[in-house]
Order: sequence, then structure tokens, then C-alpha cells
Amino acid sequence: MNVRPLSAETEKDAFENLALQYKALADPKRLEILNTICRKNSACVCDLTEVLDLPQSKLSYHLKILLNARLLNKETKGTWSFYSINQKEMNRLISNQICNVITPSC
Amino acid sequence: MNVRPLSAETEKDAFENLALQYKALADPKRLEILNTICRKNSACVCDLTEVLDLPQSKLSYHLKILLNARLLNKETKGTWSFYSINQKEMNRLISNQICNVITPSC
DNA sequence: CTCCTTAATCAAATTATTTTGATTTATTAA
DNA sequence: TTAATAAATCAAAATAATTTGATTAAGGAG
Repeated sequence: MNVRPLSAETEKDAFENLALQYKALADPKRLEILNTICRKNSACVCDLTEVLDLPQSKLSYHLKILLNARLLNKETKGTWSFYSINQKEMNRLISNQICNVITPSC
Repeated sequence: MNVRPLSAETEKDAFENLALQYKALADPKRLEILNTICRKNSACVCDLTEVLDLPQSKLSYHLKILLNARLLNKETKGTWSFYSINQKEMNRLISNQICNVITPSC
């Protein structure tokens, strides 16, 4: 009776989710942010503004996009927000070869 | 004497190239185009306008982006342009799991 | 409480991407 | 040659993403 697939996600939904995630990766600055967070293991916004020489609001904007795509984890301690790589999701999306370029040793 | 790495590509170049390629994947319509071409093995623009119900100029636009990202091959026969998946490049970029979603059996 | 630090959010301006419809180019057939 | 088909390209309009600088919110320290 039920014609829809058992899976919760239609192919259309799957493509929209994938597009959202690849869009997050589709920016050299964001790839650099991922790379920097990986090398530091975990970083707060003020760490990244120093290393990457980007204003705070711009960083918060890009971090939000990466977080929304589930490529980052966020942990708040007091007024600090610590971001780390969601390597499980990176591995789900990206080949090992390219993971080794963007997030080596993560 | 030469301080630059032996590799032809700096990390900055690598990130820019990757961003270009992930940008091509960052659109549900383009994922659907890849999926359709994969299932048909090879398709011309007029095939795709029918199947995907998109105007010709829009298709040509998106195909150009995918071609430019080297995710498609193009072969011209007379006035037809036949597009097929560049699976080697897809595999270089994307995990097997997601390749099986976007381009199953390719 | 007041001050200071961290980071999120906001609105406006800028820049980039996509859509649209028309035109152009190239090839084939009559 | 002329007409017809396929697809690329173009310019303008519409949308979407990014940048900027300022404001806001939430903690901690004195």
C-alpha cells in the first residue's frame, strides 16, 4: 500500500542534503578553516582570526555554514566556542585522498 | 636554493581547485544531471532537456560548470554533444558511499 | 554592579551565481 | 542554396552568497 521507499530520505532530499554539504566545502577559505582547525585539533574563533587574518564576523559566518553542514562540532566553554572537525561526516562525503589534503592526520 | 615545494601545486592552489570542483557538486540540479547521465551512460543536451524538463540554455550552463570541474567528459558527433561521467575524477573527490548515491553503477 | 572579553547576529552594501529569452554557430538534409 | 536541428553563447534580470561594520548577548573578573 505504501508506495514510498522505506528509507526516510527520498533521492531528492538526499541530493539537497549533499548539495548543502558540498556547498560548505565549495570555498577555499572554508577549506583553509577546516585545515587550520584540524592542525590545531580544536580552535576557538579568536584563535582563527589570528591565524587566518580574518575579521571575527566573517569567521563566525563561515563557521556557521560549516557547522550547519555538520562538518564541524562546536563545544562552548564560558564565552569561548571551540570548534573541531566532524571527521565521521568528512569521511562520509569525501574520498580518503582528499581528506588527506583538507584534514591530514584527523 | 629553491624554497618552493617540488610539487607543481601549492596548498592554496589545491584548495582553490577543490573548491571549484565541490562548487560544481553544490547544486541539487547538477547532482540530478550527473545521476541522469550516469543512468543513461551518455546523453546529449536534448535528451536531458526532455528527461529533466529544463530549458536548453540552462542545461548548457550547468553542463559547462560540470565539464569545467572535469566531472564530465564531452564528445561531439556532428551537431550533438554527448556527455558522460568522468568517474575517475568523481572517485578522486567523493567517497564510495556517496558515489553510489550520485552515480550508482558508474 | 561595572568592565572586559568572546562570539553571535543584524542590516546594508557588494559581489557572485543563476535564470531567461534571444541570438549565433555549426552541422546535416533537402 | 535554403531550411532545420543541436547546442553554445550572450546580455539583462533575478536570486543568492559574502563582506562589512555595528550592535547585541552571555560570561567571567574585579
